[in-house]
Amino acid sequence: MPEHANPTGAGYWYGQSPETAGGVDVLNALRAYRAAEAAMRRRTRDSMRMNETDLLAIRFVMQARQAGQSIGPKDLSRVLNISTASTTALIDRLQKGGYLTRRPHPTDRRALEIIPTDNADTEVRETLGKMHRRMLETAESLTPEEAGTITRFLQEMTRVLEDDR
Amino acid sequence: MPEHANPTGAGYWYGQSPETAGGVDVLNALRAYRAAEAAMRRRTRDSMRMNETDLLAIRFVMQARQAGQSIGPKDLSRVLNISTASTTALIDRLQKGGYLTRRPHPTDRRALEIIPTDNADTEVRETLGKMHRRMLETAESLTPEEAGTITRFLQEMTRVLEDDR
DNA sequence: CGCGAATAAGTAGCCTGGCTAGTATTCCGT
DNA sequence: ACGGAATACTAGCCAGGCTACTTATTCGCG
Repeated sequence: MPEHANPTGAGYWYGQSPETAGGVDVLNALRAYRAAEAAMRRRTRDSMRMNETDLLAIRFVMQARQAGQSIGPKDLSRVLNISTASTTALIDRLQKGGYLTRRPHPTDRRALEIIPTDNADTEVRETLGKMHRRMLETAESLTPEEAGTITRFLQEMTRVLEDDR
Repeated sequence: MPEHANPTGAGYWYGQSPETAGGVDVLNALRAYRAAEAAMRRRTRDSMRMNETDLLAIRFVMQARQAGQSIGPKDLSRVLNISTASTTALIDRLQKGGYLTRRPHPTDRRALEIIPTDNADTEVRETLGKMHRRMLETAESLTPEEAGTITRFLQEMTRVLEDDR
């Protein structure tokens, strides 16, 4: 989402990568990152013809699969925080779209296993793989001190966000 | 959204605020921040009985107001990237909720001005004010070098996200 | 054991917040 | 001064949530 209208007017009179910066610059950068991420998610959604929940779902299923865990609708329901009814509909959509298949749970005959198709795997990999790789490269290229600074800052911001619950 | 299932298994065997860290830690921190922010937005939405778009809208209107700009439905439509029809409905909701009022545009008789109510102002201020203040304090407490490091990192991540459009 | 409560998935029908198409009014450039 | 563009709105559609309920199966305990 846009989020223009620079609130303070404390603009960038320097180049792209200042050696030093103020608090306002940090918050601006954080906001820009947030906006870019939201936009990226939207593009991914659009390119895969999916909504946000579906995308989260397929990613979760794939991650679990890769970790050797088998999951079912109830897990999706819990993780995505949607009702079991909505989960049924979600799985219908993803199945119709060819992203995953239902199969009976091996021991519990009430339950299902949800498994991603190869198609889903390659599609997600193509869409997100390069970007993830580049993000990891960027993060790995930091010195340990820089990584520590950034990690601590983000943890502190997270704490602030979680604090006034 | 959750986003558990630690993908790499590269866990935190150290404390809350490591002096140094690796790239994976940075990405984990970034993801945690993202999740915390999403949760915060949801709480705000819930407490104000609003959906995401409505919240973005009221914030935009208030910011514009504070910057001395008058805005109308078409501006909201453009900024929020929704149709003018949806914008009409959105304004109806916000007006009914007592967050803003319509008034005729002073010169263009086709147009409206959207102005936030005092109520909206105080409510948003109460809900977000303290948190914003603490985020700014956190950011301001960084040394210029630290701020530079973080800003550059976030800019680089933003560039990566925007790059494969 | 054996039966009642709990759990998994699904169905039916509702509500919210988007959308497109079309309308009335007003503005503005030629 | 008039025809096309712009602004707000109405009407009606659709997607993706929800609750309430149903069916099948499993679990737990007396």
